[in-house]
Amino acid sequence: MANPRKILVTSALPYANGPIHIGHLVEYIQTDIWVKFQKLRGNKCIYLCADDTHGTAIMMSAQRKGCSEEEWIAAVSEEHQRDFAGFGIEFDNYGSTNSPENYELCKLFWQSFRNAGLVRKEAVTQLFDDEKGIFLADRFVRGTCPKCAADDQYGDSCDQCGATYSAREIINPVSTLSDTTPSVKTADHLFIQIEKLHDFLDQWTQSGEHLQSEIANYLKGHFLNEPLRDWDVSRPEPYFGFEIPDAPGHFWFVWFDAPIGYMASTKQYCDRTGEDFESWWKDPSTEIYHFIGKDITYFHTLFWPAMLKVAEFTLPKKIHIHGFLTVDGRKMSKRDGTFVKAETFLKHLNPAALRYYYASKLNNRVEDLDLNLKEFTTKVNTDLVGKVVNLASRTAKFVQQTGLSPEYPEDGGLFQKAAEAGDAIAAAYEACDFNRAIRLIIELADQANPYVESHQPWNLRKDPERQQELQDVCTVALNLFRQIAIYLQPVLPEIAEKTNSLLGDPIVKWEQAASPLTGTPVKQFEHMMKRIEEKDVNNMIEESKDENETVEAEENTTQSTDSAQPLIDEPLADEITFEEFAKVDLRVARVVKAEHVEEANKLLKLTLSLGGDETRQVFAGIKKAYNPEDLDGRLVVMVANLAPRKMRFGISEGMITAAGPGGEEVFMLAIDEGAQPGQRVH
RNA sequence: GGGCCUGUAGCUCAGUUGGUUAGAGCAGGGGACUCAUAAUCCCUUUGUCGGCGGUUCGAGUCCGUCCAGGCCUACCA
Repeated sequence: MANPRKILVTSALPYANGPIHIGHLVEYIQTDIWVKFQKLRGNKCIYLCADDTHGTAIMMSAQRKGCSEEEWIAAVSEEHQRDFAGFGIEFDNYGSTNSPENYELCKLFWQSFRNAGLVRKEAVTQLFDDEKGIFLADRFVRGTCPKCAADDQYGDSCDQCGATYSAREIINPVSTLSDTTPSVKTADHLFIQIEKLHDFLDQWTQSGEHLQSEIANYLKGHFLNEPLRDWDVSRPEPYFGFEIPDAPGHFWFVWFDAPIGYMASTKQYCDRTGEDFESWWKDPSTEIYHFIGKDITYFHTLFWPAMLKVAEFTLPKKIHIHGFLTVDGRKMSKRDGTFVKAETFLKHLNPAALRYYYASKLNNRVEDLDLNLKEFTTKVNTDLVGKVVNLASRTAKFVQQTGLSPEYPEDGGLFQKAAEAGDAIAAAYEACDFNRAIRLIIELADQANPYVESHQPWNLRKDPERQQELQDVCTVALNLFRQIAIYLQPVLPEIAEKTNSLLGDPIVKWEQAASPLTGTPVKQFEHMMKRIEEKDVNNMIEESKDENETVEAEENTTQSTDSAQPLIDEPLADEITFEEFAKVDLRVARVVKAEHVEEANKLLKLTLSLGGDETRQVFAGIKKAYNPEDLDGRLVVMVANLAPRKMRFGISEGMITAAGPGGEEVFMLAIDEGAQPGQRVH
């Protein structure tokens, strides 16, 4: 390789608040494969990561556990690193955002912002948990939506009506940390006036070089089409994080110091290896790549480039964004047992299988990746065990005595063809189109197996006259196998390692796939990979279900068999008097007409009869849970004296009563046989 | 409503800058082999390439439009 590139790669920093699961692993496996590929190509490439350790959630976890934050994050970090190592993910440095290196770099960034005159102070009024003594981020507040009166909504937005608001507007707010009613308090916050970098961000995000096109379009349409709001980067004490040196009592918000953690981890790497930090972050010829998930897009595509720009560091060459993991077409779910922890996976299955499966599915787009468990099993067994490893296992023992032929035999151009495929495979890896790379590689195995088949080494073996031929056939097969092992090394380093043990020639360079191995001994063949058994997959899912039940049981303080979750999600409301209750006029009503509303996602239009000629038109958010035809004639319980409300599709004259979180899980109140429309519910 | 993406065989997908009769893997059916982890190899069925319209000598590929699905965003109890 003429000019090795210098490449710095990161994955998002996992939050130090929970275990690594198979959803996280999409990103770390994707990044690790890309890094291993770059290293195999002979580039100077380092892979950095760290635990993201600051913020309120960490404080709460430590408190619940009864230990200090430092103890908590140390334990989590150890677990994270153990899990990553279990999947063959190799970092050149794994740090922590709670490190002295990170603090120093934060100060440096901060000073740059100060010098550039971008910091502004403003008083912010927030809810405050008196019992815990802390300000409450929106998601730690629940209460009644000020727009639609839905109960038990988060402090920033309503699940039911989608309205967004500040936690201060929410009705009957409750702190989820202490279940107490928060008070209102004002504190100064520090903001970065990111709008002053608008032109730069326009140009950087839209250049077509750094972001996938769909991401560039998204930013253009949602953020860059209007002035950027100032970014609130401080939190008043108490807050687990770094105190801002020139603003005592104020701490940097976790999202300020988290990406800087990439650099702090680099710093640790450099201190350990004696390399020059600036050659990684200040040298424009160094390529910086960030791999992240779509959930943290704007922190990395707006704030982070802005920070680097102001502090005069090298901007990322590419921010590579991937989608989420689904299992069997659905979101990972604790109840279904598809929320599989890395640790649990390793108890039942080979990590190489997951690396291979993810690789075979990953492409360059911001698409969700589906782990189909049936396909997972057949793909790994058919491709890897049946086709790839089989090449070695069916031929190696015939040349155990003789080793490989001294000269590479005639093979009909198979080796040459596979060597030439190297460029296309490399291009696919480089572009993060691993799906394509795998397809190209498996094609090679599909060509190699018929070769063995047609040359029948098992028959040659019986004929003393044809021993040379036998050696030649196996030499070809093992070389074709080795090419595949080299191409797959970024995905399956263990297979490459075992190939090395078998053939005695370590795989260290991509170019090795271009020249055959000859005249070397062949060791006894040992299994390289076990088939996946369906029962192992099932056991893993079952154990994940059990884990979840255990967790629920721990959280469940009552003896009842019903989950305590609903009450946790929505604590009991304040006591009211009978008179207050009596204000709500609940009536039995009959659905006389139920119809779809064009263009409404959640609403059905109901005409309710209260008996006689009294009818009410009500829009109810139950479209996803009920078919209109199933409702006709049914008795429901409605709030009959609710003030009419104008909605986009007409006036709603009341509400029907139902329980459940919304969406498909809405359960209407039914009333026993005999009730008459118009009767009041007491 | 707005933005983005997707729609090709039962399933997962490939189809390069438009160019002959549209492909692969898996699954299904038939056969062969027995070296190999019940692995492998050969043969084989299936497609209005989401619909319609257009550009072109020629469209799975380009343009328009509609339909369906997904993600995001907004509105809506």
